[in-house]
Amino acid sequence: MNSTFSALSEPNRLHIVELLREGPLTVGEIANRLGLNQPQTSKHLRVLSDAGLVEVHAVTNRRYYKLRPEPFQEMEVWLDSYRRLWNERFDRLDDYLQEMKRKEGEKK
Amino acid sequence: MNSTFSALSEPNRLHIVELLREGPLTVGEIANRLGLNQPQTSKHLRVLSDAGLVEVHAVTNRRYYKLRPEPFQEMEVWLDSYRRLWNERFDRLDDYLQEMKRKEGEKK
DNA sequence: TCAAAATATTCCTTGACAGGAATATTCCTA
DNA sequence: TAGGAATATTCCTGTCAAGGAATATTTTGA
Repeated sequence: MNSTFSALSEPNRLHIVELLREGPLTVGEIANRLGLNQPQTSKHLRVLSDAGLVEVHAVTNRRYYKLRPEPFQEMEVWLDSYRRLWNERFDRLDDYLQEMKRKEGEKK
Repeated sequence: MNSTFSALSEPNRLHIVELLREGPLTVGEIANRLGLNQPQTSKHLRVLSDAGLVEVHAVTNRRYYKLRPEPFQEMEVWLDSYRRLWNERFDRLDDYLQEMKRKEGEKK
């Protein structure tokens, strides 16, 4: 959780993550789209990778980076504990959703 | 969004935020519970306050800090755009939840 | 009014981290 | 197989932020 926030606290890394919502991208593509230099892009991707936010899939010369769902799921769970701070009205519905998710998890 | 992640990237600040889930607390109480010195606690609270994560309510000598819901709501919205990364099964239910939230927002 | 409690702020030092530039590495292709 | 993409790594430097210690500020209560 902490490593997730650390990784996302850097503006360019946050941009990378938001860009990767569209789907897997190459280092060069990321660098181009965001106006970053290649080395810094690789370095940021390294940090994101260490934090488990992205994973690589190498095809020939290129390396495709894409988002890993786990950290986002963790954030979701983490956020759940703050939900009662606001909007009490949806607690029951949220509970239902959480229950569904829990059952889903058990099946695996 | 960025300022939220920055504020939460510091371990002690994350602890403070998690502690404040229980409810408003005094600087001294926070410092005690987390084993922090008072000055650093005040400094961390300052950062959290600048990021809009907490707000103060002064009563006589004490200052009670408590969480503000807005940043967490923003994170929720932000996370929504990543939800299709996993668990497609819940998209429809999530959509329903989002629709409810949207309608709720309109009423104000 | 004065001492003490609660909190905030300042100054200093140190460590971490991001960017730039250069270089290494890997793998393809002509 | 040599050259060139595409990517990763290293080294260096400057900046910034966190902790420690001391001090300032505010407010209470005797």
